[in-house]
Amino acid sequence: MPRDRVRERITSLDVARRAGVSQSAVSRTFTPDSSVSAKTAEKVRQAAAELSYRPNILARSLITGKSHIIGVLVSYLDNFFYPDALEKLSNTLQSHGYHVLIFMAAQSKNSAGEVRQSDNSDDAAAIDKIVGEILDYQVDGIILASISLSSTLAAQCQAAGVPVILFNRSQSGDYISSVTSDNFAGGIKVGEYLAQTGHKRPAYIAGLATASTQRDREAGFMTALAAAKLTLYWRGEGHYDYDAAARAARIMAALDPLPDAVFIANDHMTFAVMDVLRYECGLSVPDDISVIGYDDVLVSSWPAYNLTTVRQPADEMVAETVSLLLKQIDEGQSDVVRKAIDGPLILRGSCRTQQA
Amino acid sequence: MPRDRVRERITSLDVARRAGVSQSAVSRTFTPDSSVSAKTAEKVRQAAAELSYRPNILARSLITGKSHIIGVLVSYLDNFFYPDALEKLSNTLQSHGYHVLIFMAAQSKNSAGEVRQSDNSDDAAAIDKIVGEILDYQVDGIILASISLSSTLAAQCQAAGVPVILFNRSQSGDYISSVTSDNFAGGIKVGEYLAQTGHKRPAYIAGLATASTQRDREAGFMTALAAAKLTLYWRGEGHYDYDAAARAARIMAALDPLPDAVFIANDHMTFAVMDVLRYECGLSVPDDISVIGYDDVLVSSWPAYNLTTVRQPADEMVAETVSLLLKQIDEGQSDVVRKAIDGPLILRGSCRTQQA
DNA sequence: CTGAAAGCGCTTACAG
DNA sequence: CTGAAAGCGCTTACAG
Repeated sequence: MPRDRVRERITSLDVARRAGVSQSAVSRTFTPDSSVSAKTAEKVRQAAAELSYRPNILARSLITGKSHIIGVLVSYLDNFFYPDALEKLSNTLQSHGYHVLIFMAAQSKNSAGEVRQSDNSDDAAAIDKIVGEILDYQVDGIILASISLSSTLAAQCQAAGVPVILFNRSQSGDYISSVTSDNFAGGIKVGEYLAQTGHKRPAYIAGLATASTQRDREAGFMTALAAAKLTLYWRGEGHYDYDAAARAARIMAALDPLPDAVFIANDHMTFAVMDVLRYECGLSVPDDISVIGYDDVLVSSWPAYNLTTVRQPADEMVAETVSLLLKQIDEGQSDVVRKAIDGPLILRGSCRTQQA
Repeated sequence: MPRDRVRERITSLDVARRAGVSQSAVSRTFTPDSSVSAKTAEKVRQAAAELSYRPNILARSLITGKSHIIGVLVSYLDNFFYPDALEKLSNTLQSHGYHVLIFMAAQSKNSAGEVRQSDNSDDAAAIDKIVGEILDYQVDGIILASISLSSTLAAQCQAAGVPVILFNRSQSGDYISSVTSDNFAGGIKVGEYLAQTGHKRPAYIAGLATASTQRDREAGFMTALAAAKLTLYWRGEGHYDYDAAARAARIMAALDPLPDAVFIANDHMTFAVMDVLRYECGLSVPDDISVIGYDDVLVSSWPAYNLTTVRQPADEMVAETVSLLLKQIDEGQSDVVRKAIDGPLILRGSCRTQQA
């Protein structure tokens, strides 16, 4: 028996008594496509309004087996791509009658302020713990933004029959569907463009080593450089972190000669690199060095950065993620899908457009 | 009876049978502070692990009357203050055993791309609808970030016994608790500082007219100017929107003489203003005009903007919001609290620090 | 400490 | 169309 509660809940039985009908009739009134006469429904609605009654969704979920809750696990909210994606994900899901239970995967930094690898066993354990909590809420599906999942847990979700979609990260080993941009193709575009525009000493600043986005973007870039008979002049690591990218930029800026172009694995790091180049080193972008990023977040289009970058088509990625997830929810477990959506290279002012 | 479901749920009864104990014993094993012998608990845990059993939180909530879900309604995620606040809110709540069900209040723009006033009746209706949905999930509490609430709905939450906290917005008419920064004091600090540093022609670019943050910041600013015997040289409106602020900046830049300082109601608009001033008008900040913002979001500290701004202490605001909310949840309805937390003026490079 | 039983607020066959 | 009844997966007095 419940312990004393401060508030009295108004239940369908209260409404039924007031309307002079059965409790079933109340339930039917609030269940679409149920058979109730207009007259009964009207009486019920009237009584419900008088009592400010609202059906208890949790109780309903217990019976229907559907909570209409989607668990979304995100991190890296300081990378503007994610708040934007989250907003779109949430809006799209809402328009389909689902709601988002949000979980933050705090990215851990060590005492030096350095981001740790995300496949670190502590982090993996933390993520598994969080996904466990998500599962406890009887979510109908899970979206993992920029997070990997241990195969143990993936199997557990599978077993529980809860569809999981990886957003902006893919995993080759396990059988989980994913939606990303075509990072390899994006990397190619950058490499080709740099070659076309006559750059000779291309550099690269990498993101988190364990991220598929990082690996694919770099692989595409290197492939295009090779095709153009260019060799990578320098490589640094920024771990998708502003401060780490700034440190890499300082090392790069001390090179003599300077690279004539640098491709940075995402826009968030690119802002750090441009800030260091311009305001610490007094260099001009793109006159002294061309800069290209990846994501095309809102800030990249602002005049302060005016960044040439590969666009990740967030709208399409979100639409695809939601439609895939809802399909898996409706049809039960289906095939593993790995969707990579192509995004254009957006030409702005941070990259020289002609032979020097 | 439930219709056929794809997945078979494993229930406490399944575990009980496997462990050879009663269903109650299983429940007790997963309920902290319940009386189970170590031996029984061990048997149960063993069986539970073998079956990958996890208690159904929804069913538990139905009995305990507590869902441990907090509904959070946010908008303006393009203003970086909000993703940051959301992350902190979610993390803090998670650490207290609560989880966040998120709702996005899409801000509406008209065909000209102009933000509409948020007290517009359509928007108000939309927000009431969303809060209704939040209530349906039997949330234990609601946090409204940068959103107002109709008094009807406020009353309804009150009646349902669901505590509501306004985050970064306050409402004088209704009886809802709120946590904000001390926007009036912040406005004063800006006005005083501008006076101290010898500025003579201060301008102001306002945020959304209906927002309490806008009103309080402007009121504080005007109070300080008056005390310093300064009059406002020019006033524009940016509605807390990047594009609208850019339009205001263009008008301001055409003034002759130019204002020698401009206080802008938040950092998000300030980026637009600085971009227009520097890259469209070829003006220097702060040599031609001093600029001060409000919020101190992460980007403001980046060298590209290096913004002098009033810090909204997000950590303290979040901590206060959560502690207030949890207190109201635990103790039932309590007094209306309006907390305004003081934040410092952060001196950086966008405002001239000496007499011209 | 333990089990049998009542009950949380709903949905949904079932029979009329 | 409508009501009585069973049951979703749990928690919690109650009695031993």
